[in-house]
Amino acid sequence: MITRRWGCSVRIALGNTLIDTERTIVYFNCMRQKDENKREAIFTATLQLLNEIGFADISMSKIARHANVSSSTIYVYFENKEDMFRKLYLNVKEKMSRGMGANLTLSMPVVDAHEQMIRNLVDFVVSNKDYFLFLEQFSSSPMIVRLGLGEEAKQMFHPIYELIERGKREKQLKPIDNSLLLSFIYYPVMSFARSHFYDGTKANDENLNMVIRMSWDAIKA
Amino acid sequence: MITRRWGCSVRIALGNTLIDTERTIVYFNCMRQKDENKREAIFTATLQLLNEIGFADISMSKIARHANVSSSTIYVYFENKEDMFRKLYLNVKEKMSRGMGANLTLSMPVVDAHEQMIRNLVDFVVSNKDYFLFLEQFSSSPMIVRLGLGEEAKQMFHPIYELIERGKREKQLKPIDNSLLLSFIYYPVMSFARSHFYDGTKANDENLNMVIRMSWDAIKA
Amino acid sequence: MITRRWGCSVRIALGNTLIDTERTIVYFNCMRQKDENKREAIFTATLQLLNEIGFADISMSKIARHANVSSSTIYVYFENKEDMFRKLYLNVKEKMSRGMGANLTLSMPVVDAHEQMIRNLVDFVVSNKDYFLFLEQFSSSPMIVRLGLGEEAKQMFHPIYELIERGKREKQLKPIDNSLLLSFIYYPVMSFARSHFYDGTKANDENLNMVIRMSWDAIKA
Amino acid sequence: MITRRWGCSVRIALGNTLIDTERTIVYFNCMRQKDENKREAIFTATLQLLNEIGFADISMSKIARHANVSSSTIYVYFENKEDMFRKLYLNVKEKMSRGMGANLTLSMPVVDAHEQMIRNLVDFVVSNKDYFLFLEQFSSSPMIVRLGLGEEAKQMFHPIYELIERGKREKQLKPIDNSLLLSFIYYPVMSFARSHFYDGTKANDENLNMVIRMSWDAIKA
DNA sequence: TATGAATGAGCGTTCATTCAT
DNA sequence: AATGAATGAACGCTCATTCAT
Repeated sequence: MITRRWGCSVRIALGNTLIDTERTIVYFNCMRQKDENKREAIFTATLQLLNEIGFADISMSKIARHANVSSSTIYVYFENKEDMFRKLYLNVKEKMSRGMGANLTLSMPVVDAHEQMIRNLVDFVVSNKDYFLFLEQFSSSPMIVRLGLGEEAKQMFHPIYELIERGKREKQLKPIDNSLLLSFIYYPVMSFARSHFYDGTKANDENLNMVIRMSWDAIKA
Repeated sequence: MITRRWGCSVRIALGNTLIDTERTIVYFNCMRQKDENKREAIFTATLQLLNEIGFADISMSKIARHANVSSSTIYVYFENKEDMFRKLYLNVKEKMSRGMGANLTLSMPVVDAHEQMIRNLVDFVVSNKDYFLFLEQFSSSPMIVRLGLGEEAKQMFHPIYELIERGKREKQLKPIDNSLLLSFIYYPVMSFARSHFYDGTKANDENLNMVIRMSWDAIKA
Repeated sequence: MITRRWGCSVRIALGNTLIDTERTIVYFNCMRQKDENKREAIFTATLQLLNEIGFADISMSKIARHANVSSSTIYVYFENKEDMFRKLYLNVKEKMSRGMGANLTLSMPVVDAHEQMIRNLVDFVVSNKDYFLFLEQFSSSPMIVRLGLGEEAKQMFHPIYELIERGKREKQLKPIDNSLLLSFIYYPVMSFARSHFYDGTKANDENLNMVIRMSWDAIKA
Repeated sequence: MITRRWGCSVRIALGNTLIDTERTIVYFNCMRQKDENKREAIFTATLQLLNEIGFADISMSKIARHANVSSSTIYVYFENKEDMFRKLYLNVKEKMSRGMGANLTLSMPVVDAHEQMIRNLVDFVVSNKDYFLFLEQFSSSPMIVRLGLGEEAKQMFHPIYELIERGKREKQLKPIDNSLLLSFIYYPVMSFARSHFYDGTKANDENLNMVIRMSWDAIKA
């Protein structure tokens, strides 16, 4: 952090002590630093607007207005619109991935780990509506491919894949393609979350237990 | 009969005689009807572009160029951009709905009807990639709500709901919310289709049979 | 021009005569046409602004305002800013080239043709200040190379080169590189024009005769 | 002595002791002077960019990037963009003026002084392409007038004017307007330099001697 | 002295839409 | 019915410049 080097005479206030120097070499760093709050504000504004008006109608100036910054300020933090979307996606994906893998250990029986994972997913999605809606929209847009994020997208499911692989090794799960198993773990939960937000089917305990059971019935060996 | 008035330059064939005029006032009544091919061309161009570049980058002029018509021609067939998207969605939704309900009769055992429906879905989606990608993109965008198509969207699943209701009446399916059952019928199939198009997991017989079985295991009573 | 073909019933007013047709084939052309005045207005505005504020400060919106059109209208007539500058340059260059070659015949003695050419140049430049200033500015900017107009630029001097070649063949001019001769025909005249516009040295008869004589003294064999 | 007050993080070397502080208030008096190298780097970068991309596309940030300084650093050395261009012009003009007047004495015969001057001009221009291109571009732009440099521009020709005046007094040169004589001394040489850089006509001895002779033929009494 | 952060104004261009024919 | 011309508004982005350190 301390990067610049000057020969100066300085007087430094260290608490109550004053130190005077004459022609001493001083290294110091006193540039204005990027404000992490601002980056976050831009992300938040983008998420909210995307979920309100969608990719078709969002714009850099609307985001800036929503985030209470000048639209040129966005370009201090991101190279361009695509770069911002990419970084936002990586950010959200990381959180989602971490969220779905919480409290999972290799020592758990697979059936319990499966239950915990679905609970994690529902927990995360229900308490992060914005992330959920954004991921749904972004994942189904051609942008994800154009930005070269196809591989990144798969990486998000790393915790699920780990579980699946173990389940297959332990003969608890059907010995079939990962993607087929994923189709009956992840996607039904996302559908469940949609129902929670838009239809009457709330994500209550009863329904959640049912989803967990149905998913297990589908994938178990 | 003769109702419109224009200043045009015209050449008229009266029997064998040709009359040329320059900037003459012409009153005429044109019998030409809207060209259904053109409406279709606009739809097709829109679908292709949406799946190529997405909602964020599509525009009326790009659609027009792609459909080989003038951009003002689009306004002969549609009121505005939103109207076009709405009509396109209704069009595709209708086809999808019809596709998934094909060859289904009330006399079939529920388990067979369920199998037929999933086969229908996969058939339709695999042979109509553009419709599938459009529906995924459109369904997860806030536009669907803003255009007042929330109810329309649910209507698409009418054939599935009918099957589900019968299944529950006949005690073949779990007596739970429709949306939960839908989560394990429709969404896994869409996920399966995604894998077919983008990952290695092809929609071959073996995989398809597996999806049918998994779905049934999940929903059966 | 008459391009579209319709089967209509029309009534045409030819002077006082009215012709009625029923289901007759009619070819007609009634699109709005590009307005040549507008293209000219854009050129004129660009020239004036370039000479007032220069390449560094000109902008499409300023040009549009000056030409009394919407800035998007410019894009009906030109592909982009560079295209506009290129077409403007070609337009002006053509006029300049025609101007300097006026009233020149192969039967004139070289010395007379040389005199006529310098008179042409001065005439053209003095009565087309905007063209002159634009050409000076454009010719010395790197844009001319970037737009691939390097060869075009040389073509402008075609009438001079023709004269020079003949002069060398007839042993009236020094048997040296064309560009050296050009340096003592074209450039001094441009310098003379600059003086006329900005310094006291007016382009009167006396001074003009002097320039003609000096140029001839420099180039004659 | 100690005059400025900043909140910085610093590391101070007091003999062998190192003191690190975090966000400490520091009063100091920096002795560093403006770095002449930096001013020069900015000038050089500006010249290069102007000749590469021109006035239309240059910008402070591009200059800064090219000169390897922060764009705010430019404002330490110059008031604003115009000020920078003005100072750059004065700088280059001064060098050009000095270059063309080198090795000229009042005791030389006018004809020799004329020859020397043209050799000076060609020497300077050929070995300072950037200066030459910049002067051509700047001189033909309206900026030179807006920045109030019209008089300065004429001053550049001081060595030529001195020679011309003497030549007229000694009856060696035509008794005509200075600007007319200038038109056959300075401008042909600039045209010659252009040919040297862009066309085939190299500034070799033969051609140079020819230019000197032609110029003299034009201006001699 | 030097610079990264910050910004309102403006850039070149495209937008969705209407007009005139 | 069909379309090229036309446009005000908005786009994504860069500008020249100032601020804070």
